[in-house]
Order: sequence, then structure tokens, then C-alpha cells
Amino acid sequence: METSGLGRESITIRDVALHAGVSIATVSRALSRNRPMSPQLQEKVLASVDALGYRPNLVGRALRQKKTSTIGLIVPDLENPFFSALTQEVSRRFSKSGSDVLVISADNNLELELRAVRSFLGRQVDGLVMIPCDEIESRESVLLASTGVSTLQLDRFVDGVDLSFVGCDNTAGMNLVINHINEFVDEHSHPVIIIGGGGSTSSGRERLQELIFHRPRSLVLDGNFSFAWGRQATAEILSKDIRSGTIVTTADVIALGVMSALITNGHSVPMDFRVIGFDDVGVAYLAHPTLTTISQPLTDMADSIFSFMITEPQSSQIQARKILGPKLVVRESSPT
Amino acid sequence: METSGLGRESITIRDVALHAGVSIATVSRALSRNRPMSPQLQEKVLASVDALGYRPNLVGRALRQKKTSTIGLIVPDLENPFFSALTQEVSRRFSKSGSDVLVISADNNLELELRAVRSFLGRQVDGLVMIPCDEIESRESVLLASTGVSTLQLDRFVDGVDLSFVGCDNTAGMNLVINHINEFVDEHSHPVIIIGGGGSTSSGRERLQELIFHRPRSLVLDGNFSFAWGRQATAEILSKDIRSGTIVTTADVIALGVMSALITNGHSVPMDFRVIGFDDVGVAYLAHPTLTTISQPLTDMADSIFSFMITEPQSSQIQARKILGPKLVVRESSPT
DNA sequence: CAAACTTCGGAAAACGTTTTCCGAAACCTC
DNA sequence: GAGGTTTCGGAAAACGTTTTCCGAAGTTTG
Repeated sequence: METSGLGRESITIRDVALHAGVSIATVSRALSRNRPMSPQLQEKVLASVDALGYRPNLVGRALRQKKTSTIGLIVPDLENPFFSALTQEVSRRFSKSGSDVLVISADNNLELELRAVRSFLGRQVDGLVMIPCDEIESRESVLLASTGVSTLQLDRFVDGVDLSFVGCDNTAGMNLVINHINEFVDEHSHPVIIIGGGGSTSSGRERLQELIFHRPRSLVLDGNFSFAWGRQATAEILSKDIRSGTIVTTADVIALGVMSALITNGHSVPMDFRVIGFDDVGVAYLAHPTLTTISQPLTDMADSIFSFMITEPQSSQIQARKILGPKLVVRESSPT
Repeated sequence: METSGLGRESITIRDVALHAGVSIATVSRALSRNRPMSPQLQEKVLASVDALGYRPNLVGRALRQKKTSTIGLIVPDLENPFFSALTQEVSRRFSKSGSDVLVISADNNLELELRAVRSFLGRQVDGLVMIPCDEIESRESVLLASTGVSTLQLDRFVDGVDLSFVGCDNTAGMNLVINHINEFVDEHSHPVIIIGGGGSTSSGRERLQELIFHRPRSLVLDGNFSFAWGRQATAEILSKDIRSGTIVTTADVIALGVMSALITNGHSVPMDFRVIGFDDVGVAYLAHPTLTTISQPLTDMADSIFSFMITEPQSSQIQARKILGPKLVVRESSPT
């Protein structure tokens, strides 16, 4: 019952050793099972551990072992449901194998991103997974990260940096979209409008480029990955007296904003406008009408990140890329 | 250029000292500005730091200082947009003042939650903020946390635990809802249906209790905080041949699932059913129709957590509660 | 039974910092 | 210019672990 007081001093391995009447080396070994020892001694030590409620200080351990069994994940924006889902998936994968994932949100801010890298590096994480904020400007952060620890890029990469990457095949994904809209687009009567976002990220750029390549004559608006941008872009479209067409976006959050704005203004989806997203976040299925989109293989991505992280240290100089295949999910917002 | 090779050994303060021709104590002081020193010496040290690209090892520092300038945040489910928004807000608040927030998602899993606590405790975080998974079952986690470090409960609390809490006034929030629906509910022709969720969390329970107290005759369905539950509950309602009414839920995620299911099945919101949520997550404004809900003061909550964390250590035995006032936001899903 | 292994517990070094304590020099004050 | 005070750099202890090394037993072998 003495813990209830102000027991500010935490019990260390030394206290356990004292209590059990053994050396601290023995305590350490009893806990780590690092070297076989007589069962009765082990028992005695473990009893003392329990009695005192000893919890190892991971900082001490990390200092000595030069490893932390921890990986850091830096994500640009937790409020984007795609990233929170991906975060959840990655955490899940690593925690299955016993290592912790610590998450920092960079809040779409390059300065915070750099700070997060420094923080994780200083904390001696065993690995770092980054979804870089910007294809160009995040270079400093990513480079710094890679000098200190095995670093992986996820979902987005930084231009011209020699680091392994796991992501989905944005080009293939957009080709699925193109094939899909070819089924109903009549070039003249039914225009295609492209609403980009995240033009300064590799995934945003890749998606947009592929769209423009196949539909060069389309109206193109570029902004960022957000609901607000979807709404704003829609306002621009409507102000141009466009009253029907197929709106292809580079992310679900944009598409959801678009649909919301269209419907609010009395336009029907899919009668007047078809709308197509990318990512397949949870709400895509919930929106009304439900949103046609490209589903990313989140679990596969997490698995790949995990296995890269395990095998990486040896081959750290080799840039490996794992590009995973996306799937088209046709829903109510763009019937054929 | 020697860093490009396999420079696995990181440079320590000792290397800097050697390079600058001073003692390690001097290097430490030059960096921490802990004690005044001659500018030219400081300059020399800093030059060496730059030249070698030295980055302090935070693990060593933490061990010595017994503090980490880090607080841990344990959140039940990052995929719930309310929690990701709250997480973002808390991170933002702390990072403004220079301390890092490390996030672990418990994935609605008591075991993972306990593990997260142990992890943060072992890591010697300076403070812990928890949104407990369960009002009863999370007791062990929260109690353990509180023995090791200054711990705050956010949004939800564990029953009968003497720990400070910051959250919104769920009862007041539901009273706003009650007043609102009183404007249009005609007791007999227009039934009120209550769809609860998170009954095993304090916030879910408080909200549900208040609703039942004021509308004791209503049909009540209880589940969890998820889109899926909202859909499922709606199916149950429709299967009972109820074709109109006011559906009050205890969370936006539920309400969004409800609206989605209603509309998919050809029922109109708000003509046939009015729907009301709680939390005011970003998508509430995006849904169609837009969702009437209770807006929680996220920024205030983050601010309160922050100031509690700063002043707490002294008054750690005093249980403090900060209950913040919510706001009603009437939107299309429940016109008056 | 001596010699050579094996087993197993403990002492102490090491990890990278910060900070306390010293002592030397510089600066006052009278 | 002697005594006192301040300034400032360095040596070393400390933080809590793990792990290397030792040496004392116990066990096998010839």
C-alpha cells in the first residue's frame, strides 16, 4: 500500500536485486531469459519483481542496447481519413510482431515534419516510416532521416531520393478510371472535368498527370487534398455555367467535397454530374450517392512496409520499390 | 563526405569535444546554454557541432535528466474522425510549446491499450493523456498509468478513478438536443428513436442516459461508435415498420451510418426521418443532407489538457475536472 | 585423482548525456 | 598587494540498463 503515497522514486533493477538477494546481473538475466539459469533462482527473482511491481526503464535499456524496438511514423495529416486508416493499419501490423509504432502528425507543415524527424532520430527509433508532406520540399526531412536510421517512404515519395518506397500504382489506378469513364463519356456532349489535389505530392502528381495524358482537352483545376478544396473547385465549375459532365478527382476527400457542393446547389449526382474519387476511404461507401473510387490495398501496403523494415538494414543502400495494385470500385456516383 | 559510406557509428558529444579541443562538459553547456560561457568558446564548440553534424542522443539525455519533454497520447481508434481531430488538436497545442506528442492507437482493444500504457511508462514520458477504451475495463490501464506519471483523462473517464478529466458536458449537450427536438416532435405521431453507442464508455453512457431520462418511452437501440452500427440499427428500425420519426444518436459516426442506410432504402431525411448526431466531425457538414449535431470545443479541450499537464505535477492528488460547454449546430437533417 | 571442461553468479564496464563538485585563474576591494 | 569573491573549464559521478569478463564451483574425462 506504500505506492499510494507520493512514491515518486521508481523502483529500479537494483531494488529488485536487493530484495531478492542477488546481483543486478542476475535480475536482468532472469527477465530477459538471455542465458539459462536455475529455475528456482529465476523463480525467486520473478517473485521479487512482482512483489515490488518493478517495470524496466526502457530508456536505460535503449541506451545500453542501442535499440528501442520502436518505429516512428510521420504522417502529414491525421484528419485525412485515408491517412488515419493507413496509420491504423501500419500500427496493427507492427504491434502484431511486438514492436511499438509511435505516430507524429506533421500537420501538413514542413517545419513540424522536420522536427518530427529530429525527434524520432534523437529518440533512437529502430526505423522510420514517412509519408512526406511534399515531393520537393520534404527532401531535407527525408534525407536527414535516412542518415540516421533505416527509413521508408510510404504512399508518397520525395523526388530523386534514393530511398525505398511502398505505395500503390497511381498510374494503373487512373487507367482503371479512364477505362471506366470511357464506357459512358461521349466526348462532346459530356465533358470530363479533372479536379486535382496534392499537386506537390508524388501521388497527387502521378494521378493528375495520368488523367491529363489521357484526357488532354479536359478542364483541370488543381488544389490540395481537402474537402474544402472540393467544394471550392465545384463552385468554380458551376460559375462557368457547366451543368453536366464527369468529374474525376485525385482523392476521395476532394470528391466528397465536390458531391456535397453539387447537391447543395441542386445538381444531381449521377444524373447531371458523375463523380469519381481515389483511395476508398470509409465514408466513400457512406456518402449519398455512394462514391465510385479506387481502392488502395492498405493491408498489403502495411505488410510490405513491415517486411521492408525487417530486411532493410542489410540492403540499406539498395533502393527498393514496392508498387501495389489498386482496384476499381464502381458505386452509385458513376453508373455505367 | 565520409557520412555517405556506411557511417553507422553516430557522432557523440565526445567526438565534438575532441574536435573542438574542449571537455564534454563544455560541449554540453555550449548547447544547453545552461551556464554562461565566453562567446568565442561557445562559437568554437558550435562550429564543431555543425562540422560534424552532431545530433544529441535524446535517450542519453532522458536517462540523465529523468525527463523526456514528451507526452504520450493513447487514443481508442484513430479511424473515428472525432478522435483524429482531437488528436490533431492536442498535438498542435503541445508542439506550440515545444514538447512532442507521441500517439498510440489502442485500436479499441484493451490489451493493446494496456501495452501502450506500459510502453509510454517505460519510455519515461513526462505525461500521459488517455481516452480510455472502456469505462470499466480500462481501469487497470489507467490506474497503472497514474502510478507512474501524471495522467489525464480526455473525453472519457474511467468509473471511480481519482484522476483529472477534461471533457465536454455531455448532459448539457443532450439537453440542447432535447430542447431542439421539442420544437417539432409531436409525441404520438412522430416517435423519437434513440440509437446509442459506446455504452461502455462514459461519454456514450452519459449521452444515452440523458436521452432516456427525457424521452423514457422511446425505442432505444445500443451499439458502438461506428458507421456500421448506425446502418445496422437503421435496418432494425425499418424492419419494425417504422417509417418516420426523429432519430437521435450519441455520435456523428452513428448518425452518418443511419442517414446512409435510410437514404439507400429510399427514405427521405429530413422528410421521413430527422437525424441528429453528436461531435460535429468534419464530414457532418459534408453529408447530404448536412447533419444537425452537437459541436464539441476541441480547441478548448486541448488547451485545458495542456494547462492541466503543466500545473498538475504539484496538485497530482487532487482530482480536477474541466467540463466544457458544447454547442448545438442545426443543419438540414433536422429543420425546425 | 588430476586435468580439462562446463555451469552459473557477480563485479564492473559500457551506452551518451547532464550536472555537481573542484580548482585555477581573473577580478575586485581595501 | 593580500584577501576575498567571482568566473569558467574540466574531471567524474550519476541516470538504469545489458553484457562482457572472471572466477568459483561442479562435472566430466583420461
